[in-house]
Amino acid sequence: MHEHHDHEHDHTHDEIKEAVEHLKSSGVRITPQRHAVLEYLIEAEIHPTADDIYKALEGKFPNMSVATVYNNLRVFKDIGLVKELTYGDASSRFDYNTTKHYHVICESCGKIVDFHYPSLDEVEALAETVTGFEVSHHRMEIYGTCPDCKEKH
Amino acid sequence: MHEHHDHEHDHTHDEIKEAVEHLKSSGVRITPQRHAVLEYLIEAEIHPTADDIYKALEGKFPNMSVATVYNNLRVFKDIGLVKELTYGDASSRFDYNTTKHYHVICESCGKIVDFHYPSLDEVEALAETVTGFEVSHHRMEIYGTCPDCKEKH
DNA sequence: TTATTACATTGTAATCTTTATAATTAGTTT
DNA sequence: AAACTAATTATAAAGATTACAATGTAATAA
Repeated sequence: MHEHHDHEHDHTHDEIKEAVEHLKSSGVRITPQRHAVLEYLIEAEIHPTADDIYKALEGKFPNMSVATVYNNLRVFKDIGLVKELTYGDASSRFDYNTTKHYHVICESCGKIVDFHYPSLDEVEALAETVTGFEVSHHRMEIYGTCPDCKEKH
Repeated sequence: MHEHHDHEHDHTHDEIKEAVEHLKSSGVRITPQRHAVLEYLIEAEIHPTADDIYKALEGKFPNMSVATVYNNLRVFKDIGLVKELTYGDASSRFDYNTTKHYHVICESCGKIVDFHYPSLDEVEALAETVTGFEVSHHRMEIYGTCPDCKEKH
């Protein structure tokens, strides 16, 4: 268990370094707050909302403003480091962009699970020819009930 | 042109009748406002926001409240007559549920174009086995630049 | 090193969308 | 028509996000 945890930690450590390089090469200044938001996004198991991030970091940065969280999330989004996931009424969730993956979302408890699937190039290609659009990307999510909620039924 | 227009009109007229039947059989009362919202949804070429609908109908119903629009959209959604499409910061858009289709969205002007494609059952099935979720549905959208915006580039 | 400049952060107010609530009105049923 | 139920209205409230002005901090040039 201990080894596993260390391994995990090393993994995210590398990802953070990589992300910081990405910021640097994009000419984005690396501030303590910015670094903390990024670190939280990478280490978090959940797909946090802006408020989740704000709450998680207010211990370390008692004076940090929500605006800072939003500003930095926008910066990260602009350079393609994170993705914003939007769902109707509730707040947006932010997802650190590692490998390509889709999401399966529990309609009962809101849990979001990653799910790998070869990208839907075919659909994009067809859309391009049929609509005349120049396609840049797509969004796909699957909704259902997670195992935990199924049990509680 | 005239004939074509008439034909279109007949078509939506049938759809409205059908939708009204659906409401009746669901035990939903048909009020003038409700009917107007439904009619607008079916006839509108665009995928309107709640505010679009409100603005479009305030001539006919000077005293109608935004709440009425939202209330009725919720009713329509609950009985499966319309779908809500949510995009990040902006307001939700509402789509009258005819046949199954996906959307292609212009990132430059926001235009939404319908696009038919066989439903992605395969992806749902894989997700089910891999995640243990009981899948109910999915959401898929394609983003890009529409022909008009490409020209203006 | 210091001055200058550019960018980030903070705190707060404002905006925007959506929902909640209570009072009124309209439709249904008996 | 009376009683009951549901829908509408008007308004207030909530919640998420952004705008803005002031302040702070890092990078660059002198």
